[in-house]
Amino acid sequence: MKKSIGRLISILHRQSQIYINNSLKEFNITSAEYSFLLSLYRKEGVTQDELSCYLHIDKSATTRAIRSLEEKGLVTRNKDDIDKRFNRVYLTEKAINFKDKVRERIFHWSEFLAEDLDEETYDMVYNVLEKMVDKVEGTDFKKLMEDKIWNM
Amino acid sequence: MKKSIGRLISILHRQSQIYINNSLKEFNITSAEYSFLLSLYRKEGVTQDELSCYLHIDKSATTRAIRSLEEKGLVTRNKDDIDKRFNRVYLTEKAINFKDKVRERIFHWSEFLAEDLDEETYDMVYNVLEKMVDKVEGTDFKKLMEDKIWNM
DNA sequence: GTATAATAGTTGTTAAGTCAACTAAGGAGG
DNA sequence: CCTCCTTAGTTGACTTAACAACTATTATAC
Repeated sequence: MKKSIGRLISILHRQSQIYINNSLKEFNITSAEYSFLLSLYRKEGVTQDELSCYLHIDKSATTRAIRSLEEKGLVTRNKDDIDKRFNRVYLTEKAINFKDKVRERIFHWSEFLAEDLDEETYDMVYNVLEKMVDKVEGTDFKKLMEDKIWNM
Repeated sequence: MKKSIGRLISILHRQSQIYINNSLKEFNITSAEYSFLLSLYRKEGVTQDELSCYLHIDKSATTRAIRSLEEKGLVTRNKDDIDKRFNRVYLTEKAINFKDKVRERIFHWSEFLAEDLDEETYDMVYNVLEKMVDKVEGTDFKKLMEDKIWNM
C-alpha cells in the first residue's frame, strides 16, 4: 500500500475552511472570501483574473466572492480606464481597518498546524507544496491522463 | 510577509478534485465518492461513521456519497445484526472489477505531484502532513480560537 | 425496568466552487 | 474599416460539503 498525500491534503483543506469560517465569523468574512482579501492585503488594484490565477480558483467563483465582498463594503471594483475589460479591485477603509486582526487570525491556523515543527522543516514542506502547485499550473489534465496508457 | 501553506493546500485540493473528476469520469465516479471507494478497497465492512472519521468528512456527506455509490451499484449497505445503528458497507462485484484501474488512476495524481521529488523528501512531507492531520483531529476549534486572546 | 443520555445515520438548508455558455471589450490581419 | 480571435467577466446549472435538527437504536443511571 503506497502512501498518497491526496487524502491528507483534502482533510487539511476542509478543516482549514471550518476554522476560517469560525474564526472570521465576527468579521462577516467567509472561507470563500478570505483568500481574496488576503491577496488584496498584499497588493491592491489587481484584476479579478489575476486573483483567479494566483489562487487557482475558477473565474466565476472569483466574480461571486468579489461581488460578495463588495456588497459587504469591503472592496470596490473600478473598471480600468484604458482596457475596460479589467475590473481593478481595491480595499475599502473598513477592510483596511481590520487588516491586522484578520491576517493574524488566518495566520494563526498555519501557526497551529506548524507549531511542532522546526522552521527548517516547515520551509521545506512549504517549498515542496509550492513546487507541486507550480507543476499543476503548467499541466493540461487531458494530456496528463493520456500520457499514461491506461490499458483498459 | 510570512509564508502560509493554507493557500497551497487549497489549490492542491481543488486541482486534485478536477483531476479526479476527469480521470474517473468513464467509471462514473466523482471526487466526492472516490475517497470512500479507496477506503473500502483497503477495508470492507466498515461503518459510515468509521469512514467519516477516517476521512474527516461530515457524516451527512458520507450518507450522500455512500447512497450515491449504492445507486450506482458499487456498494451495498447492510445493517449490523448486533447493533442495528451501524450500516456496514461492502463493495459489489462491479466495484471490485475495476479496483486496480481506479486505484492506479488515483495514485497517478500523487505520482505526478511527486515525480520531481526523491523518495526521502516525499516521505518527509507525507509525515509532516499526517502529523498536521493528527493535530487537527484532537482539537476543538472553539478552544483553539479562545486560546489566542484576540485583543479586539 | 424505566428514564435519560449517547451514538449512527438521515434530511433540509446553505455555502463553495466547477463547467459551460454567454456578453463585452480589445487586438490582428485583410 | 471589418471580420475573426482572444481575453475579462458574468450567469445558470450542478456538485461537494458543512451545519443543524431530526429519527432510531443502544448504553447508562437510578
